[in-house]
Amino acid sequence: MALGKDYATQECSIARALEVVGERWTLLVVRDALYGVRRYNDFLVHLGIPRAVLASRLQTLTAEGVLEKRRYQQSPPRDEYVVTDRGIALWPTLRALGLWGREHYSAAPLRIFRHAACGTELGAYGECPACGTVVPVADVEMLPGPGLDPDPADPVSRALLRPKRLLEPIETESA
Amino acid sequence: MALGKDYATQECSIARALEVVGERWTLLVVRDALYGVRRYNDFLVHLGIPRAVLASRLQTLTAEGVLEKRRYQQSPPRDEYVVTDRGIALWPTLRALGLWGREHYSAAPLRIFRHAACGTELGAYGECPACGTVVPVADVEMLPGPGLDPDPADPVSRALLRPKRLLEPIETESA
DNA sequence: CACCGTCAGTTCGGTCATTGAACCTACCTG
DNA sequence: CAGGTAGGTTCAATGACCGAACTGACGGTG
Repeated sequence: MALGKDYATQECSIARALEVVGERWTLLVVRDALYGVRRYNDFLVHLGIPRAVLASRLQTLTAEGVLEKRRYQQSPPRDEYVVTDRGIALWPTLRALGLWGREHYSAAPLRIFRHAACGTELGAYGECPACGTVVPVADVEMLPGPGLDPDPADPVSRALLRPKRLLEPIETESA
Repeated sequence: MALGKDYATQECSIARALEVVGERWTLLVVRDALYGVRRYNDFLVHLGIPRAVLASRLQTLTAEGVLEKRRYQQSPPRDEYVVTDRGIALWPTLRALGLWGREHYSAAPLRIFRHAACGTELGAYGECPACGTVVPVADVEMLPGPGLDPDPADPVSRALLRPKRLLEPIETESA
């Protein structure tokens, strides 16, 4: 990972995981990918990340099998980056981290996650308290919470205001 | 967090959390703290982290309320760093991250976590499959898995070979 | 008392990742 | 063919990280 040295001395799955997703911006890229962001430019405007860093992170994540690079049009050549199963498997981590951030540092919830089938809000571990099962990521519905800015500047944030499923590609109003 | 800019443009609890624990080494310090490491020197030898970075991380984590600095002897003045509830609340995140790392990048499990009361191995969300409840961190027993080096160099790693509860202070053989 | 060792840091120069801005290429539109 | 867009690469400056050396407070030993 970043800065010359890896966590070589660490015999630990956590350290191993952090070598892949522990760099600055990386987990936010994965988060956006789960939210349905796929295009270079959408990541760029939504994250406010330097272009070179984004290019580097997308490359690393693709090499690690967390994202998959997919050509969606030939001319001009355009690629999109789609989360793989390995990336989807990071959902519990991101969920736990987000919950921790919300509980300890934020006032109102920013995004709400529900089980699409029954509308129940997800529990702490991504399970549905009503159905008693772990909800697959594709069946999670995301909607804006009370703390979210209702009129953000960039089109990606605006697209994310509409309730939508996780993984489902976002629709910007450019069309 | 690191490198001049925070994730200012991000309206997101995940980004907020990463500003606290997203820097290099930080999550590993918290992991060690949950494992029962408390002393500056023990963190140092176990993590192989530069001294200055460790000092900085401990200071930040203390300021953020994740660790608490506690004087455990007056003369010479010696402080230890103990996880607070806020730090303990990071356990699900670390658990999820470790599980992801193990499943995708590691062969044999390095550490095994069990419910101390009944001996059942923990489920993916830190719950006990047998008892059907979420296990409090203090009731989690940690023991070495088959993938772990049976004869590590530093005394902290050796102390962590013995089965022990999470949060319980480690005993090095210096005494 | 002089000497040595430990613990908990701070200081310091060198290295390397990150940043923001500028540049490049390929293609499409009017 | 001027202008725009998508998807990058290159660059100098910044600043975080690294390892090693230094400090300072104390305790134990002879």
